[in-house]
Amino acid sequence: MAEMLGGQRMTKQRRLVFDVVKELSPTHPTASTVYERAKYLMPSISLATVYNVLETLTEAGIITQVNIDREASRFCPNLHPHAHFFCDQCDSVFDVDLRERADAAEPWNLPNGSLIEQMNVAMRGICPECREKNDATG
Amino acid sequence: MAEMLGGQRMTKQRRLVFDVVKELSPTHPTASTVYERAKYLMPSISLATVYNVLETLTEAGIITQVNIDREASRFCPNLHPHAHFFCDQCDSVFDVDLRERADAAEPWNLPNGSLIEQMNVAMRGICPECREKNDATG
DNA sequence: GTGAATGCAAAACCTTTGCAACTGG
DNA sequence: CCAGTTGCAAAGGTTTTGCATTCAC
Repeated sequence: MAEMLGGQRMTKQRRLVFDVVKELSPTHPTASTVYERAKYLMPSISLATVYNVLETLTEAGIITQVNIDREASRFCPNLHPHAHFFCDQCDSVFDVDLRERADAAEPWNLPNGSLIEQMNVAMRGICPECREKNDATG
Repeated sequence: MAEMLGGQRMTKQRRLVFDVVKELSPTHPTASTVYERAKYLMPSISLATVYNVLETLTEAGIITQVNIDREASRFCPNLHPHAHFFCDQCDSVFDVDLRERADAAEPWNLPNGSLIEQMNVAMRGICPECREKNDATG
């Protein structure tokens, strides 16, 4: 990971925050969730440092910051092009992969000459697990 | 518009905020931009009311709340399915329409059985105008 | 050793809330 | 009339910032 930081210092805190994001990646943790877990492992770490490190890692392209509506940002170490699906019922977040050879911009009628540098796709709805649960109960 | 509010009261403030959002729609105004303009037209209006009304209108489906990263929400009266393009250079926001008969979810490999209720697509990059400017100067 | 990174607390920012006063139907 | 809406001010949650201290290189 050191080399991925592009010359910046490798501190205990940076390694720790990165490890925690990886460990918690299935839940797409927020900064404060990362902080809780990091603090358990390193009681002296501060919330500001967690924010700083998350920003550093995001800028280095090692993790991705995921925003949905105005909720707290979540962080994920999945670097493949992917979208996020938020289940309104169980509040969990899933990665949604781009299909093979698909172009995320294809359905959109972009003005000629625009240069897309980043694309952010988030969906809200009900996940398969919750729908099954609903069918069983309802 | 009264009927679109579904039985709720039509107040001066609601009409005003809606008119301002429509007036400023090319710029995709934030709540505080709407507030500034609304306050100019009705000095007694409060920021909380602007927020309340924007929420009411959003819930009524008359306007859409647009979120990009952690920036302040923007509001737009365009009800067609569309995405947003944010130019990193001139900071403006453009609507991007869905192509005829296109499906925004098509490029994405959604797990079987998910039910999408809402989809949010935002792009960042350089708009055609800025690219032209850059080519001329650079 | 020295500049970069940390920890702390305070501030910034956008947004929501509680409540008394007002008003639209 | 009176429930729904407003205006105000205060609080909320997330994120950023300033600065003295510590640490990686």
